Amino acid sequence: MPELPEVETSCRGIEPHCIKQNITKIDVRQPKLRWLVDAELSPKLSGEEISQVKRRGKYILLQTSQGDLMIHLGMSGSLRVVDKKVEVTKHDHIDICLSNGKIIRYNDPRRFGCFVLNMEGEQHKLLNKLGVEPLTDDFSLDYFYPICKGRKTAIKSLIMNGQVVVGVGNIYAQEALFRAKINPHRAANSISQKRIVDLIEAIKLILQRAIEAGGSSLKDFTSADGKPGYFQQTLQVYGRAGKQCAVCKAALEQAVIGQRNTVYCSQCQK
DNA sequence: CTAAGGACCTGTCGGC
DNA sequence: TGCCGACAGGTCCTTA
Repeated sequence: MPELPEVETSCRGIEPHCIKQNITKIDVRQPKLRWLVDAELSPKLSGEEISQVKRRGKYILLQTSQGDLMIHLGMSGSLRVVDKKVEVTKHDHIDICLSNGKIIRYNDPRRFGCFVLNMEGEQHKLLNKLGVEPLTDDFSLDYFYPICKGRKTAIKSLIMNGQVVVGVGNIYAQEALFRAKINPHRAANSISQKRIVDLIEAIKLILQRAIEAGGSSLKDFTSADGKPGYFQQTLQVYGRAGKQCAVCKAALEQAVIGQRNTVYCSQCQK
């Protein structure tokens, strides 16, 4: 579910409900996430005002004067804004209760996500090694090309490496490589400068578009009016192994790269 | 330093 | 209908 566009959409969705609100308490029903949730989370943050909702990579940051609550959605996490009376359902692990009566409710079946507190003035280890944001000018040829030159790993693995550039997950990595016509297996150090320019542009475009579409890249997503979401409409290669390439009609191929399934067109992507 | 593989956990789907 | 294995949107950590 959550790639960067979905995380960005989650941030925008919760912000109007929690900005300038005080946290009244945090109910942790299941602390066993990727990292054990601090047993003192609720006492530490109760009474604090949420001054800002920020995003860094795929981390959602709720800023308070004590520090930032860092939320990661992992593979299967999601946040909803609900009223107090709404009943808790399976895998609703954490409630952030707010002074306006709303609850930010975290659901995560696989529990690969996390709730971590980054105390004011500190730089949490989960944040301090993160690469550049793909949608800023920091993700540039000057930054990225030298990194490519120094790595022989598959280009797909490199763009999915969060220490290089954050937020490019398995779906959008495949889509961006297709758009840039680069074979995902290709060694990063074997790609020309000009083609790296194309790749950077493709990553920015694909992510930006997905955000504009509301980050609705869920397999089963259907908008309220019944139209298929971004997922069905726009994805060119992800999940389409064996089907026709939208450009050349050849059958799309499938491979495992860095233990992740990968679909691409061997005719279009060199 | 880089690169590759394992680990964490549950739900769903396809095959028999 | 039921069971079993394979697989799924992420990424940190260990090992080589």
